[in-house]
Amino acid sequence: MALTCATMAGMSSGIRARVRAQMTDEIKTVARRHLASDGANLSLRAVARDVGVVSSAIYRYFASRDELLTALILDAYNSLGAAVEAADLGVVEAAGKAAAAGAFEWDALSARWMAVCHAVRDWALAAPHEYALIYGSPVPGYRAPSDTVPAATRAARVLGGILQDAASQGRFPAEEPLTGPAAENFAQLATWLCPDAPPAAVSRGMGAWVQLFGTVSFELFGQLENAVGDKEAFFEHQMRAQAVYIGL
Amino acid sequence: MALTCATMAGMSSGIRARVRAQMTDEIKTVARRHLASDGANLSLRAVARDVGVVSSAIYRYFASRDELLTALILDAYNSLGAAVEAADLGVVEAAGKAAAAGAFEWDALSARWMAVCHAVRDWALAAPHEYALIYGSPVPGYRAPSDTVPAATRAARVLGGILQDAASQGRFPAEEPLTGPAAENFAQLATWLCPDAPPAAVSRGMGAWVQLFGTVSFELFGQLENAVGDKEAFFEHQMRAQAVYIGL
DNA sequence: TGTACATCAGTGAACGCGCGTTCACTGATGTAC
DNA sequence: TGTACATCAGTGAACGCGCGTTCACTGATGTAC
Repeated sequence: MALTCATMAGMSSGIRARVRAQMTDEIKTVARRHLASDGANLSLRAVARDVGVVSSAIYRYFASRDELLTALILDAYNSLGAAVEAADLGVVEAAGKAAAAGAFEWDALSARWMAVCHAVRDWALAAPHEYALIYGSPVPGYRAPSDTVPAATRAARVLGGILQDAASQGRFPAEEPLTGPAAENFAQLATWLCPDAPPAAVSRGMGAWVQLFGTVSFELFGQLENAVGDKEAFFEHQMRAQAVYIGL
Repeated sequence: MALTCATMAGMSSGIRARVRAQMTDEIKTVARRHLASDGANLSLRAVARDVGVVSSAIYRYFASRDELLTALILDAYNSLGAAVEAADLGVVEAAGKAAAAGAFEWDALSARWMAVCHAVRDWALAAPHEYALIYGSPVPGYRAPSDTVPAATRAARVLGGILQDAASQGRFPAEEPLTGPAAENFAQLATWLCPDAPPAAVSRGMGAWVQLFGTVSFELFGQLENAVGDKEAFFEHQMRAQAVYIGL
């Protein structure tokens, strides 16, 4: 009986919760649209207006403007993370099928890297203002709560997986040991992301990672405007070079 | 007489102009301070308040908020450009003196690259909000006028100079020719920045350039927060690797 | 050198607007017996 | 199944604030004869 009650309560509050979740989603969708015009200092009132609701009604869903912003940031990180994971997994599965079908082996590792690169860029081009929200200048006066960290690292963990697989396939043989104050840091990162990869490979991986996001940021933020014509080709070329640099 | 008159007029309007320039500078200085708290949507009224002047007085010096912003952006590009040029020149001169004194030759090219890297990072750490203004997310609703282009490219032209000198010292012998749609772009850039460097070297130079600014942005915008402890050491290590990658 | 005049920096009030957040409220919808 | 009750989404007014820009003005400072 107690169980039934709980279940019933769960179900009915589930109905309410679904409506609530829909409204929450609509607010976030509209807010995302407003990122384009207002950047990170979007206006709650303008969002409410577009949702078709009085401004104070938003406070039923988000305790403050900052909380809405946090939700958008979390969503952005997760959306990018999911896109990157899917791209990587796609190549892994395709490679598996090809191998099962007896096709000659192809270089899945650098294909995975390239897929990740294009996933990041495609996502950023499709949602430039969300990209700016998470990889652009910090919002003045806003400090992201620490629970954004897992979402923020999703994409990077995919690169970790690629490096780990590369290591276990023997791609980094006899790597010269790193020296200097940064070495320990790379070793630490390796234990988190790719335990079998040598610190030197992690160092190169991070360099490539930085270059990936640097290239996307340069493109999106207008820094390539008078220097690069075909940005897609430029990106492709640079990321291919990074695959070689990493040693994939 | 006509000459004297013109000279006098020039001198007297020079006096007024100097006072005017001082006030213009003070407004910009205060506005730069406000970038820290308000980001790119700084408030004219707040700036006026801090300058100790009524808000409408600002319009004697800048026709609008956007014009003030443009001035800050121009100053930032020029300030960074000057810092980078000075750092490069410092190494060039030191190398010249060392050679004249009969000291054994050292690798001025990679020293110049490292000096440029550190100049960029030091400048950015000293003026993080100005860095964000020019390399962060674009200000919503603001479009930089085209006369910022020369200032914006000052720093990059220093790298061009290093690549050019490297080329003329024979650092890029028998470079394999580039293929693909991006190749022509690199050749074009070479004619502008370093006519004797092969496109492949320009490609690597741009990769390093992107990584330089990507690393600084990651550090300043908080992306390294949970991954890198000693950011100075990380930067140094990565930029050294880029020197090798470029072929300096 | 002295005087009439033009220049122009800075004032203060006003226009018309938008903002985040609070609060007491209404009324519909689900809940419990 | 029917009824009394609790929940809670959404309202509308208000608070206190800040903003960019305009305009007619005052008064000091340089200019020209």
